[in-house]
Amino acid sequence: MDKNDAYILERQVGFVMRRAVQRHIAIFSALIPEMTPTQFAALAKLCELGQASQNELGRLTSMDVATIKGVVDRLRARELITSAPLESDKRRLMLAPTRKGRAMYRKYAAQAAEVSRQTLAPLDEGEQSQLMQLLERII
Amino acid sequence: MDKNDAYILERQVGFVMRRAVQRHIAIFSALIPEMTPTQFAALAKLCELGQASQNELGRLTSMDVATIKGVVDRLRARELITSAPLESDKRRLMLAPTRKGRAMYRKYAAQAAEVSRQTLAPLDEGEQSQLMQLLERII
DNA sequence: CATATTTTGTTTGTGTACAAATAGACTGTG
DNA sequence: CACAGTCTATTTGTACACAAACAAAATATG
Repeated sequence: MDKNDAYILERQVGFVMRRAVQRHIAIFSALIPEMTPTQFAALAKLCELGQASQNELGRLTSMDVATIKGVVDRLRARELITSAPLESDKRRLMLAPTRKGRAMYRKYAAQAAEVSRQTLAPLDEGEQSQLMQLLERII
Repeated sequence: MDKNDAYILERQVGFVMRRAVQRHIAIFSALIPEMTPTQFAALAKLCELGQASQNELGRLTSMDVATIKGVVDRLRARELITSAPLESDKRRLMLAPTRKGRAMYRKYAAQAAEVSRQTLAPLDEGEQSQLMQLLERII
């Protein structure tokens, strides 16, 4: 095997992305200790939509059914969202943010944007949008 | 709040990186169903080093102490690595790959490189190294 | 209308990931 | 030597993340 073909862990995308995500999560929990990035994502999307079924919210936040269930359970336990079966389709569990949930979202929306800024801070503006565009293309 | 200042989940680095990692993991488990990216990372690094303490391996693979313990436990349960307390420093747990572990690493090293290729496939070569460099700078 | 398929949600099991508390072993300094 | 501080590892608790199996409700198709 040629040297250039050697498997070097540190040069694999997966490894580098895992580390970048770790740093991002550390920044997030420093700025927003009250909830996790995942919980904030679900709450933010639900506030944006006004309401959504659990399944729908999962799809829109890229969480699978088991994951979104856990996240919703925790948000509901903290009274940030409510859930109720839909009359017209009894399979569906309609979710909506509570007043407290909306307040929480408003309280941290600016902080959440700041998390993104700090995560990207080592790059200049052009590099930042370059990175975002490249990442979006490998999704 | 101005429209341009609105918090748009889909445009946050954290969200985009989470999705990119999801896709990467899906590719990995399609090409290497026998183990997880994390397990492979630990095994690969241990094969590269020949031996290492559990703590050391954790640092080099960016896993915290609790995480590396779990990964090591599972690799050992599958007889891919061995562990033994070090004589000269009884706190340390020295790890080494087994013959089976080395064979597993050799078997999948090329596939693991292929995982990276497929993950980056939507980008041309220049874009690929650009992305890698940008990611490395936000670690 | 009846049945097949799809959609939505739950449950269980496995595997990261991190924080915090605990404990044992080593090192350095007084 | 003693003791403080550091290093290594374990344990516990919480939280994502996905696969697979299950159940119930809705929809499509013959």
